[in-house]
Amino acid sequence: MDVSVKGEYALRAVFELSRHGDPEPVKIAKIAESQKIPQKFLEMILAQLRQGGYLGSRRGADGGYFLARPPDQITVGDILRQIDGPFQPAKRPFEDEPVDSPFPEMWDRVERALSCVIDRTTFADLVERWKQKRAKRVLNWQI
Amino acid sequence: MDVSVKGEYALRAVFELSRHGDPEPVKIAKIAESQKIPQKFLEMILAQLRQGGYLGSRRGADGGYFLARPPDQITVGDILRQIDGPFQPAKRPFEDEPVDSPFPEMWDRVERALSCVIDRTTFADLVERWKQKRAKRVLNWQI
DNA sequence: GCAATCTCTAGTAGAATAGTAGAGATTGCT
DNA sequence: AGCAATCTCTACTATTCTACTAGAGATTGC
Repeated sequence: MDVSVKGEYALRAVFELSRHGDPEPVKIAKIAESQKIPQKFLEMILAQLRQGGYLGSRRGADGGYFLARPPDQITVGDILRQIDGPFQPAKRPFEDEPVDSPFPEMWDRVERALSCVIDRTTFADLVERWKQKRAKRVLNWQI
Repeated sequence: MDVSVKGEYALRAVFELSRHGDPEPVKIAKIAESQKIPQKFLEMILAQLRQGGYLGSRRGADGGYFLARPPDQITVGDILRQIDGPFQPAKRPFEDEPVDSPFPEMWDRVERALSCVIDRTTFADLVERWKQKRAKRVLNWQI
């Protein structure tokens, strides 16, 4: 019941691009450095996110990756599903599961509860919260 | 973001014992058969649940496993954590994570959402729902 | 042309998963 | 006491997954 490192890297990469704001491509090397992600591994992840239509890219000098849609239209769930595949807490229905089993219904509730968080949290939300936290910290620091 | 087969087997085994009701020990072989779980694998799982204090056992002829507490005092979360370990969606805090990162807070929300389901669903609840479903089916079948 | 970048295919060490095998310890029954 | 039925404990294993790494190729900007 945990997220792969790959999934976390993907979230942090998309967060980095969302935070960046303007449509200038950001180089893989820069994302890798600022989010502490092994570069070659990140390359695969970003390619996968591009396949999913979440990112765009440009090659050559001044190339890099950028968001393919505004950050308020990309959710955490989108990214996690693209990277780690759909998460059904339990394969539904379990092979040979008796018809009266109470489990499928429970897994549905789990999935809905999860969805309430990850499919409603956009990267615009995350950037917003990051800005708030930072503002607060700077304020405290100045006092 | 999914549950291991082992975790599912554990849930089904505890459900089987809860459904059984009376305090008579149930044999591993019987649980394995009625829930379609490889017996030797189930042995390890049941031993682990006993370690956690959820089950008791008796050896010898007429031996078997039984619940160590009433089914309304064992939750799905208890069992999953005992078998698969604590599920932190992401290791918290991520190594070298910047202080302003918005992710730890989000993972907390995920964990709470999950907890609302799995830590509030007891095996008494599951048995109850199973009985209701069965009653309904039998009713339809008689009409 | 050439340097900087993304892109694509392969490979890989180590851990986890989902088991299996078999001998040993208890208990109930006769 | 002896025996059969059961749980218990240790060890082993095949397969898959995870988290990478390596290196050659394709684009682009200058």
